Amino acid sequence: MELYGPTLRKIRKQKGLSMKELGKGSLSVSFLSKFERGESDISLSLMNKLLTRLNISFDEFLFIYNNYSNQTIDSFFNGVNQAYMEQYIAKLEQLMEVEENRNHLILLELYSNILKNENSDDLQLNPQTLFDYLFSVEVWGDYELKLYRSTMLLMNPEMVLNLSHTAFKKGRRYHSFKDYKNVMASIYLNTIIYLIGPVNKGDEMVTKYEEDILKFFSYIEDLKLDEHETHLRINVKYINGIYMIKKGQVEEGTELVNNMISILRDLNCENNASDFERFLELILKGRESKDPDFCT
Amino acid sequence: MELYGPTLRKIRKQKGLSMKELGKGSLSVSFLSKFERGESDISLSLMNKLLTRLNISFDEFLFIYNNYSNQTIDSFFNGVNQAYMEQYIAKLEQLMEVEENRNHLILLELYSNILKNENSDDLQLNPQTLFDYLFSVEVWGDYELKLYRSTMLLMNPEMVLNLSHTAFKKGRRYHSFKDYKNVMASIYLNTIIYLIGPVNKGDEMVTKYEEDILKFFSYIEDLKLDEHETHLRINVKYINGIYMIKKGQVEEGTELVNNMISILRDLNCENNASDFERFLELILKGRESKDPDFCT
DNA sequence: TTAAAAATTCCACTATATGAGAATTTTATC
DNA sequence: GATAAAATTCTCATATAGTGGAATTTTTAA
Repeated sequence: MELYGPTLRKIRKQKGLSMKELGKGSLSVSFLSKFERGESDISLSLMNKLLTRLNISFDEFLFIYNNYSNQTIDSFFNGVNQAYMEQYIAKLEQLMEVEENRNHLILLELYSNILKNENSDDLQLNPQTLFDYLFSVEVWGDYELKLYRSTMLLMNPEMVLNLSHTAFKKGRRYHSFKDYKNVMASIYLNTIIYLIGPVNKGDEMVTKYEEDILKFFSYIEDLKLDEHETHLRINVKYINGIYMIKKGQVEEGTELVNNMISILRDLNCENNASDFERFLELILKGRESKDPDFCT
Repeated sequence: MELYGPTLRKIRKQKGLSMKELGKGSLSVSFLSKFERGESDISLSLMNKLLTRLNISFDEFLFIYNNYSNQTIDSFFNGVNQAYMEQYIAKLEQLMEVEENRNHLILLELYSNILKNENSDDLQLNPQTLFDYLFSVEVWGDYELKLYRSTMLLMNPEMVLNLSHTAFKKGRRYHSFKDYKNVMASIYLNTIIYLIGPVNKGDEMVTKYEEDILKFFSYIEDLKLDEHETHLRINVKYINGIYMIKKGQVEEGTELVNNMISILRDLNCENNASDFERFLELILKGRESKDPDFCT
């Protein structure tokens, strides 16, 4: 049993409430006392009432319980992705222990397999496993959306094409949930990048997938980004510019892209700006020395 | 007792898990069955284990439980503020009933009092009540920060000055919590606007509060905004430009401000852009016809 | 310092959350 | 459509969540 009571007591005191006031209408003072002293667990319903009265969400409560640090899905993904980027196997294995009570450690296992074994074709656990899992889940929640977003790069274009459409269909119910627009927009943008094809290749893929690409742009349109979501707007316009270049509208595309880069510079986002710049250069170089059959 | 079980069952099935798999290591299948059928409540500890295994947060669970709609602090504030802006008393009173189990309806009461009674000086419930509450709470959480953000405009400059410093001090523990940077940045920016003084007034307030204004700019600095937080960056630079104008550096300030406005236009944020533009005009006009003693 | 008031804890009791294993229903396979 | 296997529900026993009220401690105010 976890001892949530003492944390609740702390919060109650910070807000200057007595047990009587807090419990009014939902539970007895005597029980509240017992619970706050860590001598009893509490039912979900009662806890919900208490937190509502305190104007605190469950997530905020757990944030405090964990000494003002987050133990969310996001921090899980951040940890895993960082360890993977840094090729830090020990860290992945450590995470695997810490997070063992999660049901679904596919991602961790997959990453550590990839890091241990360069030849990833004969892994029992390969991107196909992920694909199968994601495909089997009926409604994608926060977890599935973020799981997919952080593993898109491991999959081949056909899988990505398929799963991104699936994300659209199976994730829709979450449209009013917190990170939805952010996650969705980055999924769609990554998909478009994928379908545009490698920088050093010609425009076969753009042609082949043109319809899909336009569809994903329209999905982004449907998100109805708010005016304050400027970061996403910048990214959308940037990718749009890249797409125009690939399609042959080199001048207009380059202008759009450069406009976005200069906006980032104006806002002192130097890292983002130079990433964008570097990618633009690759795209432009790729067009000059067309080498249609070379593909990484 | 709330019936959370059936929702849990729905989620479990969507993810394709059996009760045995879900309960493994934390609770018995027989109890899980009873709970999922809505025939029992469940303890907080057990529910936490279940949700962890399902890779779902409490807030996400409640989102689903409420038919995929949010009942968060944010949506509460949105509703209240909207009703107030639209001067819609009936809506406020309706909200008061719906949300009656929250402990703290100060905001609602205050708003409906203001709307009912133009002469707000002799209200029993006035901004001072809010000030006292906020001042008495030891650690400001999500609720206090957002409560303050949405009521700053009702208070006088001295209260704002005091509470914004308080927000800095008492809100710090939340620095890694979700909306923290956003809320804090808008509090600091609003404070600066406040201290700069009314548009049609001279620069007495800028001079009087110069030290504080610089302090709040440094608080924003301390937030270490990420590169992707472009919206905040735009706002910070904009306010900085306004401040420069008020201080007498009219040319540089105007240039900075116009730069931000044109960025917003480039990103099709027409509403934001014209708001910014309108405010800039007022500021510039205020400088021309200096009328030092007139104050709204 | 002391008495009154408020807040909290303790204790005896009741309601219900939870587990073990048998009985039943559903699913899968041929 | 018969049979085995898997998943779920049911029955009953027990641990513990939760209550009312008396006893104790803490706070407040003179």
